Amino acid sequence: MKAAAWSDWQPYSGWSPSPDVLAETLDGGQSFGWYDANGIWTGRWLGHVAQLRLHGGKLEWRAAPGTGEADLRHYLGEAAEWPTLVDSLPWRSDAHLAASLAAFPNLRILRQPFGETLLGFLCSATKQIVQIKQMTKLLAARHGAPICREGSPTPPEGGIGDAALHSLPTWEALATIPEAELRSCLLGFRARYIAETAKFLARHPGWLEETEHLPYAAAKARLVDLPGVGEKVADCVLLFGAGRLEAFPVDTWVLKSLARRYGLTGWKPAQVAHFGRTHFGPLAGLAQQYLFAWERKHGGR
DNA sequence: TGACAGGGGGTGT
DNA sequence: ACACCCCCTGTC
Repeated sequence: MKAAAWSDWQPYSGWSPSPDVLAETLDGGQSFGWYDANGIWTGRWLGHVAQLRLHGGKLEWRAAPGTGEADLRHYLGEAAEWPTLVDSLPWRSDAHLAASLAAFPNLRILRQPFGETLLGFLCSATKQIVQIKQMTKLLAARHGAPICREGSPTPPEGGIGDAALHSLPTWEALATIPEAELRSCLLGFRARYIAETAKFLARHPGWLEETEHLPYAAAKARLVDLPGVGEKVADCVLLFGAGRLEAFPVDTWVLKSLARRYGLTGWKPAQVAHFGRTHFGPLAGLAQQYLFAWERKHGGR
């Protein structure tokens, strides 16, 4: 049988991130499925695998058989008109926001698969990106389905090994895995959350898809009923996995950012969330991503 | 090269 | 406020 081939490198029109912004978008905490090898980023979602690189300053892509440009564009948040959205943020009256927008031009919010986003952020409690990537990589390698479409999905170069060869396990599959086996994927106390969430989802077919399409408030209310899902995780899932730009996740970075740059020292997460929604408006989640990127880059300074 | 703290992008009680 | 788990990182 003749093996289907990867597509050739092709220009990706409509997005011109710098290397920093590309890295911040793919590997800055929105997603845990992208790996950089010598400037070639390989990512997987559902049964898809694609690569991105900056070549002569231009973004290029190629993909495994079974992954088309439309799949990639959807994943990268193609639908929205980013410049217009970003311009509508209150940067004219907010110097720190203006500086953050200028520091990360063309930063994007991804549009990841809803269920996979939930899984990733159930792993995220008190963990850093590198650790979350380890967990999800192990889950994929041990419990995911091979991504093989009548040919080798192995990228010609810059591969990521098993992480690219296996998709994340579906929630259906996760429901059949004993908690102890999940624990052995470095999940720690998060294993129980994932096991119980998986069982709940197995008892409620269609729950995830319905939740994804509910209005923001109703969707969030449903998500926080899942074990291991609080306000922060729910907002991350809705922002990065459902395109809800009004979701405003408050994690420790955003807490620090708003304390330092907006004088909200000592405020609790719920108070900061209220401030964020009021101050940044209906696209607060988009603003959050810029503040988050700024804070990650500048740390305590 | 290896051991040893310290702390971690949160949730639940 | 503190436990939950245990891996990563920096440091010696």
